[in-house]
Amino acid sequence: MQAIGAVAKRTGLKVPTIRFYEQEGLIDAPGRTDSGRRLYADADVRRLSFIRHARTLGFELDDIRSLLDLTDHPERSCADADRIARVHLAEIEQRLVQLSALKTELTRIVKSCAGGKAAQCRVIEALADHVHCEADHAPVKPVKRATQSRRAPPAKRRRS
Amino acid sequence: MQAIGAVAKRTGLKVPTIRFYEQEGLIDAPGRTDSGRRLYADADVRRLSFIRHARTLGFELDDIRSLLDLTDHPERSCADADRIARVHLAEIEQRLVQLSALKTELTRIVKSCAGGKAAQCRVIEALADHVHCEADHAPVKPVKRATQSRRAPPAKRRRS
DNA sequence: GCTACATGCTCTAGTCACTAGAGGATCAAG
DNA sequence: CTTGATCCTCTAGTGACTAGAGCATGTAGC
Repeated sequence: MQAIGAVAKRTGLKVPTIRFYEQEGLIDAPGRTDSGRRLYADADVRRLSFIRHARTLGFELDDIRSLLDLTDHPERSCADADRIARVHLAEIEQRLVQLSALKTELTRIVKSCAGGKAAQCRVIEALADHVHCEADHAPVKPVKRATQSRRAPPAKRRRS
Repeated sequence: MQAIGAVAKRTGLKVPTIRFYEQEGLIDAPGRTDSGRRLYADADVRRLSFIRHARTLGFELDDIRSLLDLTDHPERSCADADRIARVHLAEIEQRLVQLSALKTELTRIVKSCAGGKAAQCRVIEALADHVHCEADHAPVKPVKRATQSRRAPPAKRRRS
């Protein structure tokens, strides 16, 4: 039995995230100490690791819910799990194609900048005229973020 | 001068999105008819198209704000625009690498499913044991969604 | 002029998967 | 006994919209 902080360290999740998953019903409410602190068993840790790994792979919580449902009922067919994974893979592949197209256009745009004033800026011009690109970059699906991106803190709004 | 619906059609944006951009200060509040309907000039349409294109390329609204600021001040150096585009390009490239890794692992996982019961399901097993993958897929940055993904409507929550 | 129906308006709340912070209680070590 | 880490609950914020309520206005055909 371990406290939430220890579980966070073992799973790589953050403490509030674990509480959030409990609130979302992805894990059962764990037992508590007399003073009300959560106590987790190894099975809970495994379940949380499962969730974490699936999130790292970009699965949505709803998908993970279904996947967890299957692990709870091992006698069921795994067709659902397979379907979920295949759909997700297809989405990733589509997204890769779109991102490649984006990269191509953005590379072209960036290369064209020779410095100077904004009035002659090719970057801005290219952004303004969609005409220049051959409609090769379609609007793109939102992508489920994965766990723990510990990069730039949210930039404060700057106004002109 | 055109109504918001016509502008939506010309730019490919949705009507509420245009109002949202106005609220966010990305475009000036347009003139109104006597009855209070918005009326847009061609310059507004160009500005909205600029925003749309930049969003399609995955720029965040804050970046777009800076870019628009430059178009409003053509005498300034375009270094900012160049920097923003380069940073964004780097992010896209990083994301591509990560997505490729994800695709690799997910492909491996999906291929291993031979049907049958969940108890033996390789998909679920692979999801449970991060050990199987060589930590080749790092957690991934959230990705700015692009405009107008007209795919699956928000699935209603299903609980087991 | 009348009737539909489309289009417009404002305002509020919901989405997703967390994250941040307030304000307080409890725990372990020295 | 004090200090500092950890824990608790609760609320609100993030980004970029989207959905819906409830109402006003515009337009086309009769």
